[in-house]
Amino acid sequence: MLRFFNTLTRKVEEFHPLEDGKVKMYICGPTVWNFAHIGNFRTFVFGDVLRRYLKFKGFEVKHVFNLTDIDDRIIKEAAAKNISIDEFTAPFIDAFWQDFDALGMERPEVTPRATHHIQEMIEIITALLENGKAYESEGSIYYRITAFPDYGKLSKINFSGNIHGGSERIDTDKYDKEDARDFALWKLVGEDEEPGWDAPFGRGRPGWHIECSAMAMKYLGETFDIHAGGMDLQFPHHENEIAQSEGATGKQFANYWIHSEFLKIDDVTMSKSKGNFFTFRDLRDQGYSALAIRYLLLSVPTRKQLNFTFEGLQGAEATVERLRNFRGLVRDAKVTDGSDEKTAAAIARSLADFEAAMDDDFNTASALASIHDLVREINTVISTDSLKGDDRVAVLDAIDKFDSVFGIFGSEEDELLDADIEALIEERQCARRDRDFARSDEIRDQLAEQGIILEDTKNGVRWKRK
RNA sequence: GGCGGCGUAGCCAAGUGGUAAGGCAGAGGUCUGCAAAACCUUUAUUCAUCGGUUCAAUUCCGAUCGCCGCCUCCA
Repeated sequence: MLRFFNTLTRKVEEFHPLEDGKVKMYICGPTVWNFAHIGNFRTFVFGDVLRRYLKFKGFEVKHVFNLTDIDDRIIKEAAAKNISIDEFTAPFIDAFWQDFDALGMERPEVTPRATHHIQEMIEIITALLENGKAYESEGSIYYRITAFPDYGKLSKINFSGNIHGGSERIDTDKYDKEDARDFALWKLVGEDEEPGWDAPFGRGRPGWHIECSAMAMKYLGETFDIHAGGMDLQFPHHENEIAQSEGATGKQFANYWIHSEFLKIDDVTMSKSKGNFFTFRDLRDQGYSALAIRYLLLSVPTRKQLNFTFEGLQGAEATVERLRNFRGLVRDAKVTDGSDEKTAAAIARSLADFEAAMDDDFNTASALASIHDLVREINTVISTDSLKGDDRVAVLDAIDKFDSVFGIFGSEEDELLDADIEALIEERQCARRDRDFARSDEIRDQLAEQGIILEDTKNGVRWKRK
């Protein structure tokens, strides 16, 4: 069984998808120009792990991922360059998918653009105007929060307690809203202002929140299974999505909400002003591998803040290398026929522990521990040359299962070495046999320069690519 | 001021009313021509602090200290 927190209730629940075996999930991505923030990538890596794990459990997944392509900056900069929004956002989006792929994430089924779904947004706003949950003020359309008593149920915002801190600032709001909490669904723009879209209620631009309601419901239906995103989106964005969607349809919007906590850097907030703001590419430029970054980001359960340190990233680098070596050692191990009872039991236990940890609200830290347990136990068996053939098959199968969810073992390296390199390795073996260690080390260094690492074992020489 | 989260070894951290998973780093050892990889041993009498409840608390309750997020605009 799959259990996880439903943040609407704060209780552990048994997960059940809406339809048999089909899970519908929606993730809010960032604005296109802001994706690079490494904290955002944590949200997406977890989205990827969630999606892969649902598949692991035998569910079919439909995943909709939104990269927001309209905000003040995009509008301003596109206008300054006199190009369309699509033209302006294209390079950002291309770069995003490059990083997305580099991190080993599976592409979502649907990746809609807000600016291509204006009509769907207009339809929801129209419905809200018709049923009294929206109103016009100075040409713009606002959501009437007093008409939605459930407002605040997701984020547990208690507005009565915000009298001092919140409302002073809200009072200075220049807009003529009925209630300080009301938010814009549609913002009026002039006839000559670009971009702008015509709607029955006037030419304008959509408010921030409406795009996710429109696209989620278009592709997943009025009620769907999982809605995820960064913790910063819980309020007001997701709260407002609920108000808009449920206000329009009268049906529950998302059944489960998952919010990823952000990172801390050396125990303090990450920010540009503190000079500790990192993007994925910054880290890659410093020589860290995508695999290690992925490992680090998913090594702490998504509901907890992860304290990012470079010591931790270096540790992840070493860990990922150990996992990669492990797969190679298992594959190359000398085996005898049959299966060992103790080894088979260890493999079964590891798989069971892994699944139990993931079932329990996606406890990735605990799930990783079950993988490390297996690595250590099997390495011990291999170090005494006592691995059995059937167990080797079972271990490789277990690795594939783990990796179908986490994607941290690295790619398979079945490629052949070219003849020159094979000849050099052979020459080195001869040199070693003749105890010509100077020549032997020379060849090893030479291969290392070409990215080939050699390891001498009692069963012969192993190689791997750097 | 309001709401919420967190504080576990040098670092990253899981976890539970019954006495501390896992990874990295460190130390010693095995193996090796050397290296690498791997293995073995070792590293918290203790879970921010102080009280309380309990036969028993790191785990529950309260207080204190510290850190993080949201409560305003933009997305």
